[in-house]
Amino acid sequence: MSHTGFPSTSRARAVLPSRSRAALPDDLQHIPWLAALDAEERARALADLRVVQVDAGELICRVGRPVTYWFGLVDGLLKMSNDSASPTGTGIPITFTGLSSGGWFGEGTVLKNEVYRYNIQALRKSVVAGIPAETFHWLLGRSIGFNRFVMNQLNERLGQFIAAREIDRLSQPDARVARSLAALFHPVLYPGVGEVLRITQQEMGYLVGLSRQRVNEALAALQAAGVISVEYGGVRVLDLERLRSYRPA
DNA sequence: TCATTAAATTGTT
DNA sequence: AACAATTTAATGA
Repeated sequence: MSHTGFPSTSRARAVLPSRSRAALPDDLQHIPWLAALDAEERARALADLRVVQVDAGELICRVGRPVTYWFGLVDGLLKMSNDSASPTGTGIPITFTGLSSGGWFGEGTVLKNEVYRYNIQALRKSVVAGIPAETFHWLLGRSIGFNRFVMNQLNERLGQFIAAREIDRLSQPDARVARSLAALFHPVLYPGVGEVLRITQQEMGYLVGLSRQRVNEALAALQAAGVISVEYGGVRVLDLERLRSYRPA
C-alpha cells in the first residue's frame, strides 16, 4: 500500500506495470493546460506524462519527499493536509483543502525545487497524472500559454485559501459545508468537475471538520434551500452562486 | 442478462 | 456511536 507517486525515472515504468499506464485519450480531455501548448510542446508533455490509478487512502506525495512531479487530478478526489503523524509536525491534523477533478497542484513546490510541505492523499479511488519537474520547468521556459495557466492557477488558489480562512471562522456548520462544497466546484481550478461531485458525506466531514451526522444535516438544509440535491455517494449543485453565498435561514 | 450476496453509504436515534 | 434502511458493486449461473 502507501504507494507514493511515480517512479523517479521513466525506465522504472516497467517496474510498476499494473499501477502505471500511458495516458488514455479520454484522460487528455481532462488536462486543461494541454490546449495551451503548441505541437512540439504537447508532444514532449505527452511523452513525459505519467498516469496512475491510486486507491482510497493512498498518498500521492508526502511531506519531506523531494519534488519529482507536478501533479494533476484526472478523476477522483484528493485532500491536502499537514503531517500530523511525524514528530516534526504540529501534531494537529489539519485538512487544508480538497482537490477535485481537473485540479493541478504542487507548482509552488516544484518552482522552488523544495520538498513537499504537505501530504496529498486520495479520499477515493482516483486517477492522478503528472509530469516530471524537469518537463514542468521546460514548459515554463518556452510556452506563454503554459505560463498563463500556471499563473492563473496560483492566483485562483490564493483566492481559495483566503476563502478558506473565512470558512474556518464561520461557526455556522451549514454555511461551512456550503462554502467548502462551492470551493470543490471551482470552475477554474477544477474544470473537470461536472455538476455532480462524487463525494461521500463521511469524506466531506473529514474535509470540513464536522461529523458525518452534522454534514448530513447540513446537506439536507442546503437541499431544502434548493441549492443542491443530495444523491447517493455524491452531490449535485443546482446553483453555485447561491451555494457560495449561503446563509442559514 | 439476471438474481443473489456483499459492501458501501445514508438517514436516524 | 450504533443501528436499520437503502443503494451500489461484485459474483456466478
